[in-house]
Amino acid sequence: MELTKSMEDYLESIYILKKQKRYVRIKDIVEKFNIAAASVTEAMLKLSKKNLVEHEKYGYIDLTEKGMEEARRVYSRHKILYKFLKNILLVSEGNSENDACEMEHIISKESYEKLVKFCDFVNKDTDTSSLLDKFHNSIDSKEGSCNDNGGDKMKNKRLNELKLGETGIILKIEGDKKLRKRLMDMGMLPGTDVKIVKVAPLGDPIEMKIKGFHLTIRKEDAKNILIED
Amino acid sequence: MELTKSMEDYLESIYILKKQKRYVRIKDIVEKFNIAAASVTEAMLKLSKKNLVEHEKYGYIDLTEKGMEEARRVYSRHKILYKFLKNILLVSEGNSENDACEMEHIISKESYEKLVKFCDFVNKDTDTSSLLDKFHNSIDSKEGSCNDNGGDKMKNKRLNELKLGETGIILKIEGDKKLRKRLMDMGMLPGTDVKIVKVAPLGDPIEMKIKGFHLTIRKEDAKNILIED
DNA sequence: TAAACTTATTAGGTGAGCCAAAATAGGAGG
DNA sequence: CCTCCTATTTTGGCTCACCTAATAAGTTTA
Ligand SMILES: [Mn+2]
Ligand SMILES: [Mn+2]
Ligand SMILES: [Mn+2]
Ligand SMILES: [Mn+2]
Repeated sequence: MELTKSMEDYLESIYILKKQKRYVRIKDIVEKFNIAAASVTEAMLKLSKKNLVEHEKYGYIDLTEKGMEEARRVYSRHKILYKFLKNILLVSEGNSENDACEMEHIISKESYEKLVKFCDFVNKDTDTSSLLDKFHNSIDSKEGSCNDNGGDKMKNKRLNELKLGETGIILKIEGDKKLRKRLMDMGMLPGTDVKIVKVAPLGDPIEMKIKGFHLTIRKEDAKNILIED
Repeated sequence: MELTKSMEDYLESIYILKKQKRYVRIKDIVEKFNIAAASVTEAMLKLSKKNLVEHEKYGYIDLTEKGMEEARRVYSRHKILYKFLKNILLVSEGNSENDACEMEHIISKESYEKLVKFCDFVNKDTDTSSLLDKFHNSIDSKEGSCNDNGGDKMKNKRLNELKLGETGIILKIEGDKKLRKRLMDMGMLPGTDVKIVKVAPLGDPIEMKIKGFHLTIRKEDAKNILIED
């Protein structure tokens, strides 16, 4: 059917308002969104034409069967996103609410379903709660970048993994002090842009352009240079 | 500065294209977004005026310092969202990519930062990997609704918790067989809408409207009825 | 070097989603 | 039933982000 974000929000708000007010009118939506009444009237007209709401002039607003269905689809996404942000990531009330109400319109069916499963799992599995606690404790203390050399999945590229012509930004130099100093003396400082300009047959040595000049290093050394991809 | 979604996408795409192509031109962006060339020209003009890109007529496109900064801000959100969807939720490549590139524009700073920490935690903590595996295994087999009575956090409301005038949808009836049968014979089936129309002093009994008629039940029984809020 | 092709720009439009101001309808009280 | 006041609708306008068609610049190619 292809509803726009704003149409979805109107439907959702009517759905929520009806839970509390029995009768929903233009004014209620105006107040909820802090929007001009003219805009709401216009929107209701459009939704009526699409058979999603019933609204007679100067009267009450109601969702049709179809409108109710759409509203519920949107609201279920809102809820799960809110719960994930608020209860798992511990995002503040306000940001959880806002982010959820934006993301609800764009999240794919698959992501939505997987997120439902994830929350479900976290809720049911007893082992998880302690781990979640651990995470929640760590949240305040930890630095958190997801950009250093963590586990298996989600690891950053290393310089030797860049292909010919590719560019990257140096993130971190590893290895022993001596090597680190040598590399850094050559100009390889975190934040610097590099571009691979030549690679020998077996990937060794590697020639790159950095700060305007060319530099050649051994593959073994390149492995110590983390690249922000 | 307030960049629109489309401006952010243009900046991000220029940033990404420059990693592979050194020179970015209108045509590259046209191909990337499958959009009319006129639209891209127009967008570059607007971005130039905002001092985010440099672009002389018929020439190459470059990010300014400011543009680079914005592009990186957007792209870092893209990456973390992608990683979360793809590697933690196991969402397909395509949906992870699309969802990430939509959400990157709307996620709050706080949610972004918490998500980074979360991914970081999952990556670093060894206990988590096994648990994550467990989740990944469960993903195919489980039903998953996040809407039944799970743990402490994220629990659903029960009928007795609805306030006067509020409405809800029956999700599930709990309690022993006999009670369940009795309630369901009265019309309380999952999916049914209920609305609280009267509540006695101490919340007992509760009168509700359901399928057009009124029904009164004891608070003790109402506790067994889960409501989708 | 002029025609042919590719790429980019200009000009003129469209629809979504908002707004302010003016016009109207409905309801409450005299 | 007339008068106010509030809620709603109508009207006309605006910005954003697209589009098509016409034109112009740049690049090959014969
Ligand atoms: Mn929303
Ligand atoms: Mn919402
Ligand atoms: Mn994007
Ligand atoms: Mn993106």
